[in-house]
Amino acid sequence: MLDMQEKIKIFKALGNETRFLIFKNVFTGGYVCSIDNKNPKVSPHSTCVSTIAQHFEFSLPTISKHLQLLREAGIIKMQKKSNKIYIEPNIETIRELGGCFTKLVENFENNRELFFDDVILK
Amino acid sequence: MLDMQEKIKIFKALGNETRFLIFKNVFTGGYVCSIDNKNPKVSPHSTCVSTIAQHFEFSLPTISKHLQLLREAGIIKMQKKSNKIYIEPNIETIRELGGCFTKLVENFENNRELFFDDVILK
DNA sequence: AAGTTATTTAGTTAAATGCCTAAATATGCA
DNA sequence: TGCATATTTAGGCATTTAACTAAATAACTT
Repeated sequence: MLDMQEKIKIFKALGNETRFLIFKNVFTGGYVCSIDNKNPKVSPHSTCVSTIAQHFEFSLPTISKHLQLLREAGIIKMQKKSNKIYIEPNIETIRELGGCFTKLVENFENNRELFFDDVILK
Repeated sequence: MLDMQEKIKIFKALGNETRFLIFKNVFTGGYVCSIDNKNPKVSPHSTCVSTIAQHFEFSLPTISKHLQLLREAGIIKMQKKSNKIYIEPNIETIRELGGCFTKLVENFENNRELFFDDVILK
């Protein structure tokens, strides 16, 4: 279960255009790692730092820092293989966060019904 | 439909502890407006700026600024009645955002299945 | 071992954020 | 009209964020 500080960290991470775009592309398979071009059937959801950086005008260290932040927020996973780092979506976190929103909306509707029960009956 | 900039604005708004707490309390009925104490059956989801400010150690202008940001992000609604401003949750925005997460997770699972279809068949 | 590739760390800088106090505005009430 | 209440605006200041370049680290390749 995500606690408040974890949720805030996720929102902070996604509240920046560059990181939001990385998030979007990592989760929808928008990046293809040049290394994986030879063997494209690895995963549509796997890429490496420099491949992501190629999609931006920012320097590599800047993108690297953004990726660290996304990882610390639990949005992506990073796995070192030889001298490259593979980035993958962490679907669990997003599923959980989505569940929080769904639950919030459900509870809200229920509360509203309960609260205005007698008003409706009038 | 929320566009990218609108989503980023929402995440920016919720990526701050004070605003997150306001959001949480506004949506779960955590605030009771002192004015509404006499007539408590107004709504559990309605309050005013100074009531919210009482829950924090920050100054009124600071809370006012946070509320403006939450409103600009479409998270809350503010309605002036006489000389007070009533704050209410904007459930539509949260429902939409929740829907985006749900859809993202669904698409992700579908993609994964599609992509690894032949791998699974082996 | 030396060079190449991939990534991170360190240090600097400009802009944005989040807070404050004081003053302004807007409405209500006597 | 004049005082009280509710909220916002303005201006200032400290901290954080997001970018950069240069240098360091780590692992592969010849």
